[in-house]
Parts: sequence; structure tokens; C-alpha cells
Amino acid sequence: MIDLRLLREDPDAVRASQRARNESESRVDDLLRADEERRAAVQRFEAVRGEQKLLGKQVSSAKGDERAALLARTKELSAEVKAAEAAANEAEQALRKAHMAVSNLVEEGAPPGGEDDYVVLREVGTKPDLANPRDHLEISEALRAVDMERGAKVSGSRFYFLIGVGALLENALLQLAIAQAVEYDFTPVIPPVLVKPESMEGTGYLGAHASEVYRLEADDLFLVGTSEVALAAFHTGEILDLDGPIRYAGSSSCFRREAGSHGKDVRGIMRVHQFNKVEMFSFCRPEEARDEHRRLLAWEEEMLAKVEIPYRVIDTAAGDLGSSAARKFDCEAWVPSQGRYREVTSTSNCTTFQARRLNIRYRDADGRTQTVATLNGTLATTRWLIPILENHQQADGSVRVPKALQPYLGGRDVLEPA
RNA sequence: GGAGGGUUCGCCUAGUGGCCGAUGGCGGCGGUCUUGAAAACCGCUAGGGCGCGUGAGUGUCCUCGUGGGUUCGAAUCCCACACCCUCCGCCA
Repeated sequence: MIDLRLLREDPDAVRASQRARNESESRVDDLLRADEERRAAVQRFEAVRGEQKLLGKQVSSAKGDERAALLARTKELSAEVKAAEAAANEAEQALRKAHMAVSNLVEEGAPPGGEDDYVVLREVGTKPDLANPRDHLEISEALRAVDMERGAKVSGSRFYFLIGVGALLENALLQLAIAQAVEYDFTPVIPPVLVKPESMEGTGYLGAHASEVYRLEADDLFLVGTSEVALAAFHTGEILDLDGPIRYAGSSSCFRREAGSHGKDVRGIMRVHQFNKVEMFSFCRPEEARDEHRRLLAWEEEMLAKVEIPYRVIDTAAGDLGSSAARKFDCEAWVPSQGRYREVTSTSNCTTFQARRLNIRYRDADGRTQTVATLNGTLATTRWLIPILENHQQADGSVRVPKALQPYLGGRDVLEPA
């Protein structure tokens, strides 16, 4: 949710942001109207409620006829208060709905345009010189690392088994990511992967992405698509002591329905219903958020460097940002078999948008409560196995293990076909 | 799954219909005393909405797990739900 004070003071800034996202500007006016209506309704309620309280106090001390007269009036008032309260509640609901419909303000500097209008900030690393690169599925079949067919047999399409060195490699990658996060003072977290509707809603995943989310009907719980959900909701309703950023590294399985992605990335483990991820999450002061965002990106790049994958960094265009994000940087790894870069990390600065919904605050220098900023970024996922396997494949069918991963693979420096 | 007990301002706690937005203690902050510290003593110490004020502030309304109900009036009575604890059953 955006800052309503900012909306009142500078509605044009919000309109401009909506325009940059290619989203409706009329929602801004709807929100302004709802805001005004709510304030009016609240004032009406407070007026009658104030009178009710005043007279109510007199009733207790009044006697005889005076008391009877007071009771007659307060009885009337009682109905008025009830009606006014209902109207105020209704206006509150309407405001909330209108509030939810407006996306976060785009950060200054984000590229204009839509999905294809990202800006490449840099390309890093050297692409391997491979005559006929095999794709990750061929490689992993030779290594007996991934079993797609049995995945489909047991669970359906887009499910898989990681087995043998596949399972070991993923564990190694995730451990490397956690170790790096701990090195930089992140608090490691294993969060619940089933969350209540409020938590899902608070992070904004029940909006445009609702169809992407698994829901457990019988228990009214959702399977998270990322540990970001649980990490963001961790401090719901709290007032944090913020000296510097508070950082968590969540490690969890993630679940996505992948509705509407029929035909896309059907081969291998590029796009699957279940995968693992180590996610960075920061709570900080709004004025620190921009710098923190750059730090998260730097940590993502450090991980990519550790696994020795060529990648590029893109600055997502305004029209392609999620509703909570003010700015988003993705790292895309080079995938030799496809001859192109594919997303392996994503870091978003959600400024105060997400925290306002979750009611997470801190105290400023004057002791006043202010809404915190939240940021998230990927440190490693199952998908990383693709560029790792493909970029480090060797002519003899084996795969070289990057140095940083070797300690987590029992010192192994090469994965040989089984 | 069954049976009980509980949920009050950071923590603990008082509070069974109006004088309660709420007692007391601990902790925290500030002060007095002291060369300094401790002790003692004094004061302050929930959040939010709306209005007024350039501002420090100030007025008012809401919030005693959440949502309803009863009542002129609810922390207090009733109902539903959530969560926590204990016991029983079942089970990784």
C-alpha cells in the first residue's frame, strides 16, 4: 500500500508512477475519493459517539424524570451510533480496496516501458567455448542427477527427482549460499512454507499472482512460492529497533502452480512446481533502502562469481515490475544450450509498500513510528543447477565443479557420468 | 480428535457493567544525591485515526486476542473464531 499522505500532497507523482507502469491512472482518483469519504464517515461517527459517551456518563448520576429523559435520548443515539459506525467501517473497507489497487511508486531511474524494455547494466564473466553444448537435461541424465520421468510418474508434469550427484550438488549450492549469507551477518531462517491468507496477502501475492499459488482448501492455507512471504510476515505488527538493516536468509522449498506457462520451458528443471531457494530479506529505514538494494545485488553477483557462471544484470522496466516493487534488478545466467541468458536471481526494493500492509514499523530519531522498507533478493535456487551443469560441462561428459562448491561436495572437483 | 485452563499497555500483573485507556511491580529513559558508580527518592514510559497549529504541541475518537451480540453504557455479560498451555488419544 502506498503512503496516503504522499497521495494527498502529490497525487500527480502517483499518477506518473501508474503511467510508467502502464496501469490505470483512474485508480489514483478512486483512491483519493475513497480516502475523503472515509474521513467524512469517521468524523460523523466520532461526533455521535462523543455525544453518546457524554450523555452516558450523566445517566449514571441522574435520577427520576431527568434520568428517564436522558435514557430516551441515549436510546435514539444508540441507533445513530450503530449506523454511523457501520458506515465508517464500510468506508474503511472501500478505502482499503482502493488502496490495494494502486501499485508501489516506481523508483526514479527505473527504465520506462514494458517487459522487453529492460536495460542491461553489465555482462560479467566469459562464456565457455563449446562446439555443441549439451543441455542440462542431457548432462544430468548422463550423470543420473535428475529423473524427470519418474517425477512425472509420481507427481505429474513439472515435477522431478534430484538424485545422486544432483541431490548432492543442490545441497552444496544451497549450503554455499547460506554460508555466504551468514558471513555477511544474515540470520539464517528455515520458515514455514504453509502460511495463512493474511500473510500471503500482506506480501502482495494474492493480487495478480493469485493463480500461481497453491491453496490448501481444507485448511485455508497457502503454499509459499518463496520464503519471502514468511520472512516479510515474520515481523508483522511489530515496531523494530533499527540501528542498521535487519537481514534474514530464508531457506525453503518453494511451490508454484505455473498456471498459464503451458509450453514454456517444458524441458528439464527450468520451470517446475517445486524447487528450493535461499532468499535474502532486509528490513531497513526507507532512506537506506536504495543502498541496501545495491548491496543485495552485489551479494547475488558474489554468489554467481563463486559458482563461476557468466551472467548479465538487467534493470527491469517500470511496466514489468511487480505491484510491490519500486525497482528490480535481475541477474541472468548464461545458458549455453539456449544461447541466451536466463533469470536466476531477482532483487526487489519494495520500499514501504509491503511493510505498510504488514504494519511493520521502527522509531525515528524523534521517537515517532515510521514504516520500514523491505527488500528481497535471491541467493541460490534449484534453477542454478542448469547454468552450473551447462557452463562447466566437459567434452568427456563430465562436469567440472567450481572451487567454491568443492568443500560442500566432499572435495570432489569433477562429476563423472555414472 | 477429546477434556479443561488461558489471552490486559516491552515482561509480569490488578481489574465481574458507568468514577477504566485501564492498577501495581520489573525493565527502560530522565532527574536529585555522589569525585564516579551503586542504593535511595522523584518524574516519564502502548498504538492508531481524524481535526487544529508553521512548530513544540493540542483536542477528540478507536483499540484490553479477533469478529459479532446484549445494554442508555462492555476489559467486565453472551456467542463464534484464532492462538497458547495442561491432560488423554493418535502419530512422524
